[in-house]
Amino acid sequence: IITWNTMLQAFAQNGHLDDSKDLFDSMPERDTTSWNLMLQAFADDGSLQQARDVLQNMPQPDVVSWNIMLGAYCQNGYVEECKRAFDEMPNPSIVSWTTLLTVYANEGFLEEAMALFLKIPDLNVVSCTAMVRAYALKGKIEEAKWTFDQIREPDIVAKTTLMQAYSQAGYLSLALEMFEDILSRDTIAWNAIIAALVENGHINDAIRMFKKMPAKDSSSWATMFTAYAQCGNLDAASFLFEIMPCRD
RNA sequence: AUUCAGGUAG
Repeated sequence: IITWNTMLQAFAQNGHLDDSKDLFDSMPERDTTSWNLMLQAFADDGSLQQARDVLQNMPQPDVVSWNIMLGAYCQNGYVEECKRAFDEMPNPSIVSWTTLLTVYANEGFLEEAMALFLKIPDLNVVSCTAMVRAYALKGKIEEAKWTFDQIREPDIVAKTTLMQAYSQAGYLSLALEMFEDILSRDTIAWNAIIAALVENGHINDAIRMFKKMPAKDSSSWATMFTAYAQCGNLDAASFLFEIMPCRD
């Protein structure tokens, strides 16, 4: 059954919804994980009604099933539906709480996010980071920092989130300070600091960082393209294009 | 290492 589920996951991840359905129907047996994978496939496809049907009809929905449904509402910006499902589910986990917090943050419901945050039973680095972002999106830098400081061991995601918050609020030096504080920087952290430099008008520093970063992905290149485009340096942009290794 | 939540760019 694990083998079947692994295959189902592979189809689902590649976005082959029809193949996923066929495989699911032809499986000799299905456990809750199989159903959850199918649920996730519908969710990723944006077929929320189908996802709802699966959740309501599957034999043994568990907390993961509900979390997938919450995640689907979250990704589509359905705040009310997300809250309703959250209230309806039997035993919300920390993932459920964080998902609801995230949809509040993304849709600009800061008051609701704050109230929810206070009720979360077992705060962890993920839920706190989601709250940091909720504040950051509203420009509440001090509150974001205060929430960040509640994290016992801030990881790279938490640090990058705060770094981005500083940058967007115009505190470039604080953003750079955060970047220095990140020991093993991943590509997202590099991309974030480059975008921060660009946003704050330090194109040349951005270029230096871009050259220094070990592994560039499509976001790195895209950030530099728009940087050049925004300052009207189309020659540099086309030069970038030429030296860019053909990738995604 | 069979499924679910937080960070950059798009």
